[in-house]
Amino acid sequence: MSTVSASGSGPQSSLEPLDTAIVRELAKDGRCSFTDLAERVGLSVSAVHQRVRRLEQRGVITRYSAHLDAESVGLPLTAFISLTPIDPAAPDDYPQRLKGIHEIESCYSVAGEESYILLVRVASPAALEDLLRRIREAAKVSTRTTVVLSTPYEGRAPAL
Amino acid sequence: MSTVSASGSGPQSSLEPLDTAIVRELAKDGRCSFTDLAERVGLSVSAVHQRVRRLEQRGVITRYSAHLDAESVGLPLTAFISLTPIDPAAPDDYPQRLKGIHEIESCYSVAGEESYILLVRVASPAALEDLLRRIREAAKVSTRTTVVLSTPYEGRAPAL
DNA sequence: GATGAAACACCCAGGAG
DNA sequence: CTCCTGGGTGTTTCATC
Repeated sequence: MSTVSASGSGPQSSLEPLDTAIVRELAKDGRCSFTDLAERVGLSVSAVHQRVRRLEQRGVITRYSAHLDAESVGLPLTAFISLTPIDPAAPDDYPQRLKGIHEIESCYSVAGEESYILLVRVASPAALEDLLRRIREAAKVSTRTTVVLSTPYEGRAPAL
Repeated sequence: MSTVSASGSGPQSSLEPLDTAIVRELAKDGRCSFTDLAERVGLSVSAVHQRVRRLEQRGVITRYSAHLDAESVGLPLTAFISLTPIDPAAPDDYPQRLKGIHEIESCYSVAGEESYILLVRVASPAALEDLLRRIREAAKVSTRTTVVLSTPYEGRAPAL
């Protein structure tokens, strides 16, 4: 069966069913033990362990993290900031220029009127104002800010 | 000093320095052992263990997850979908109506022209088309879609 | 918050299908 | 090549101080 696949060249768009199951469980519960994981996917502990390490090495699993309640950690204000370059001839190294600004949680290059969308978290409106100033200064962009009023859900695990 | 705080009523906006350190480490490495964690924050293993459990119970840590490479798991197309209600008199239960659509990773209620911003992941343009149809049908909204071309970074840990 | 001890999980071998 | 078996090592978790 299946002499195909498994030659490690380039990102394949599909995963083995067993790997899919593993990845789905770890996306839902990133801290579950290998013992639990083995039971859930119906494999031995070491087989699961082996597969998880392979998934990490292949870059399928990029990292693990705790999800924090933004309010509890003192960052109650979330916003999307859309970026439009001021000088259209400038080199497109905005992510690099903004990388050091730690309030930026995510940076997406997008198709549309604007070039980038940033997801940011700050402590207060004043902190947002200061952040916008630093972003404009660092990247020479104009910004459009959309304040998040509430977050019904966020970072849900994909279906797979 | 600080005889303040610690009475468990409502979300306090600030955390003890030790809890902040714990939470910062777990945000960066959600799967690190309690032993490692204890060393990094300069506490005994059981003290750390106790604090982590408290942080989980208080809802400061909401969950743990593995971050997946979207392409590797067969969801190479990411997009933002902005929602505008068609009937302004309809009850605002959009998150509820959309909750069952698993392609929606995050749902934000926002201030601005549109009411909600969704972050979605799908396998293909055809899947996106189908998803948009299902969103419009389920929530009675008009949609505006911004396709993500690339993701320089995503889900970075906050500075704290 | 620290210590110590028992239960448990991890993870390296090596071997079987 | 992938999966399972074993066992030493390290981790979790609970009682106690």
